[in-house]
Amino acid sequence: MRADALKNHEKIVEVAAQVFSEKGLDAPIDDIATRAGVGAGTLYRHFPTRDDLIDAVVKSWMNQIDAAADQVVASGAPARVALMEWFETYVSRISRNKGGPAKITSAMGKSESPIYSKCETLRLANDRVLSHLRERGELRDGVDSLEVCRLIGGIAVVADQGTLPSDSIHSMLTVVIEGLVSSDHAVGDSSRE
Amino acid sequence: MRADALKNHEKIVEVAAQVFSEKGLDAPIDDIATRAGVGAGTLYRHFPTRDDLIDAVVKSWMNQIDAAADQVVASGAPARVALMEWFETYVSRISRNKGGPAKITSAMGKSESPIYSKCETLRLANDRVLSHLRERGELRDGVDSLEVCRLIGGIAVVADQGTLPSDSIHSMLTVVIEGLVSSDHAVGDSSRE
DNA sequence: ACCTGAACACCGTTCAAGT
DNA sequence: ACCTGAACACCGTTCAAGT
Repeated sequence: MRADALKNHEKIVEVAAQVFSEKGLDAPIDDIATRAGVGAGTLYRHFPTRDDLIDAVVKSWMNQIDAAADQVVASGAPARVALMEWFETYVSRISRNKGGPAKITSAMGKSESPIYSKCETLRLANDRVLSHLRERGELRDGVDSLEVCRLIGGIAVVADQGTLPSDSIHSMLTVVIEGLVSSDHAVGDSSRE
Repeated sequence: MRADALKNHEKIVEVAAQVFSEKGLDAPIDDIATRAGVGAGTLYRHFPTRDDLIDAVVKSWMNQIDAAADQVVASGAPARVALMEWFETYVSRISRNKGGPAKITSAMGKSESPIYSKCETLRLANDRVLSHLRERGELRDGVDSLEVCRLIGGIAVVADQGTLPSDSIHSMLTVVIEGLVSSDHAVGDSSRE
């Protein structure tokens, strides 16, 4: 790749990250091209579809996701606490840009999507958390990791369109978590309070 | 209202229902105008925003929603069965047109939306089902009707974008339902099998 | 080999001119 | 009073012409 092409490529990704965070993932492509100082054709050469560009921008978040999942597993926290922490991280990461939850969740499990590998990273991180809890017998049987991603993604999508009361996400996550933990642990141990 | 205006109004709604079901709620407005045999300006006069048009089209579904909720309540079925039946109806109704789940769920609780009254109908129907189960002590405390609508709406949104395996919705609903039923009833009564 | 930007297409929305 | 449809705006995408 020629030096100017490489420079353009990097500049476009840098500017796209900025524009996406200001205007959301549906921001006009031309805004990005203009602010990156390149012609529209150049942007399309480097990133034929919007998803290719999103894929490049999203790349840097994924280490954080992995770290968060591993940390939750390492903490050894009980299922409810661990899941709430993990799911809140999950929601906040994919909601970093407006339109993110819808984009990411709709690409989940679609191997032909340009952002598929990022979705896989998410799904695998989620799988690690769930598997860990399942081994300890804290999870209901028949819980599928991909479905949990979609469920949490659905909550993030709803939260992303319009402003919800801030504790609303927490309440919805609570319902899902109660639905995930195994019934042996579900009955409130009143020794808590 | 003049006779020709009334006729146009009705024709537009009729054609819109057809076009929406073919191409989804994001179908080009002009397709509707053309097929209704009116100019674009006429359509905008009758329905200043897309949501006004959607509101008119959606109107006829709502009796079905009410009927379904009442029937579930009247059946006296146990919580899991009642909720699954109700939620499946809920999802299928709002998913009747592509883009429906997102439109409806994002308008939920926003009183300034042109389709607000339809969302209220949905929420109130949901509330009737939940209240009935709560009275019988089958529901966990602190469950808010609006949040449940958003949760189920989130599932419908995810299902609406891209084709999921057909039993995937059912699995996700199961998780939510397990999270909603009160723990007194949550422990598997093994007398079942 | 890569870049530019004018050109085209598509669609939402308005408004002057008609009846 | 209501309708028409040309006109404008906006944005995605392509491609002939440049370097």
